[in-house]
Amino acid sequence: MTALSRRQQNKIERERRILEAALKVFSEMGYSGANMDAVALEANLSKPTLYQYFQSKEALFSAMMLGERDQMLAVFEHPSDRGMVADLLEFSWDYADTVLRPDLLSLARLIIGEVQRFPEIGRAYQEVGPDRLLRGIMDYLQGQRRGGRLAFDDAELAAQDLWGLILSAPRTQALYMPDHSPSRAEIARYLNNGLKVFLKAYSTQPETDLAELARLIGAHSLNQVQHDA
Amino acid sequence: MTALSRRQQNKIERERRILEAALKVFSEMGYSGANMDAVALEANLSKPTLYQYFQSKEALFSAMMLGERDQMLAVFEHPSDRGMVADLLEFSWDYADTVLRPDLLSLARLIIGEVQRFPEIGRAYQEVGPDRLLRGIMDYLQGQRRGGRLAFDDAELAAQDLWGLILSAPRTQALYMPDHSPSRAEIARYLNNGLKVFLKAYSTQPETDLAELARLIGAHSLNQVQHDA
DNA sequence: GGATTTCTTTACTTGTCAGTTAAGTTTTCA
DNA sequence: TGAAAACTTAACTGACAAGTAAAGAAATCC
Repeated sequence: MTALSRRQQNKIERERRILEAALKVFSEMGYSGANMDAVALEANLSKPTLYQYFQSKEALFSAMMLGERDQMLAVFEHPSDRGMVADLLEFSWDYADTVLRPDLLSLARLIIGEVQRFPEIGRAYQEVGPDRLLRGIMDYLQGQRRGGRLAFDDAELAAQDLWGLILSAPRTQALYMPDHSPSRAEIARYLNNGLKVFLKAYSTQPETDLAELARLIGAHSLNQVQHDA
Repeated sequence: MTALSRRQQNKIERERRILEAALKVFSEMGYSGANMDAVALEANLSKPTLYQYFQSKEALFSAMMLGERDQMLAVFEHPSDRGMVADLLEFSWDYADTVLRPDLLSLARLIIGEVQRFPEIGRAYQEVGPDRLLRGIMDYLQGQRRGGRLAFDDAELAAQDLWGLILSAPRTQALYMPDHSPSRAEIARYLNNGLKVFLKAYSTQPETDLAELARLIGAHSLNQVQHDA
């Protein structure tokens, strides 16, 4: 079963640990603020060993960033078919839970802060982060349009509207205030309101869908209370 | 008239130049990446002189950031009364032109990138940037609600929706991709669509207002063509 | 115009950090 | 078990950057 020798396994495991450490250190300190000793310490190995795995600070940074990017590709397989409103509510929460995760927020801050010195990285993340996410939303919305439940001309704009309505506010706030991340209740407030506005503007049966949304929100918050109790 | 001596004038002028230089250098390089020699060079003075004005790199950074923040307080006195739709369109463009200005985007990137090491600054900007902007929008929207032209329960959410609809997409993109800033046409696409959705969801006379919006957009784009020609 | 303040130049100290070297220790594999 | 590979320790180099010191040059004020 183990096609890999112990040595190769160690190598892989060490590289993983280095990249993990690099993410942590770079996220906290920024590229210039971070130092390789801190990365080595965090990864529990010595600096010379670190340099056997990556030839330079910049190489480590790039490898780490591209690795993280590739991990993002895996996220967001879309569920569906419990009805449009339920679907929208469900993946609104999925998006919120991902996009507001502290580690991903740190990474986003790092990218934004370094993008002027590493423009490729900005582009790379635009592609797999926002663009990919948008593509997913678009696909879903277009499906609903074909089914006659939504009406719009431009799917890209509709998807961006949905995103902007549900997550722009809490995410912007979270980016600027790392210590004060929004509570579940605050997120719920944004999501519920955002979906309401979206359905009002885009649904072919706004009344029905808004009622359904209200019902689901009620159920969900009951759920929450039960959970919390 | 000159209550200030030449010396005092020079001092003030120099300080202004230092802060300006600091903004440029820190924006481009980040806090850790920037160095004081570069600031001195950019401000056309020597490093010892620089240190007579600010005791340390960190002091300079803070002073610069807080100074920039105070300048933002001046922006955004709200015009109005050419009709709600015209008003909304006008200050959408005002917001866009401000928020997408390259220097302010650089500053935003700097804040976001350094917020984990300077949390006070994140909070300070949240207050005068997003929060103040939001307050302005809220005031306007509440006025229109009193006048019976808009309907909503929560003014804060309504204001955030407007913001999210018109500017979240181009701004996020601009943050991630400094070299590829959106064209006027792209901005127009976001603004026009965003306002359309906003009016659909919040106007008490959606049809009338949407027609008015369409009319204004047509007029505006004609204007643009004339301007460009 | 001469004294005073302020700025400049140049050079320095001190600390930090990327990246390296060399000698010794541990792990792995055969 | 013994040789080879990989890792560790510890010290080092070279560069760069924060901050300072001292002596001279220039602007400013009276």
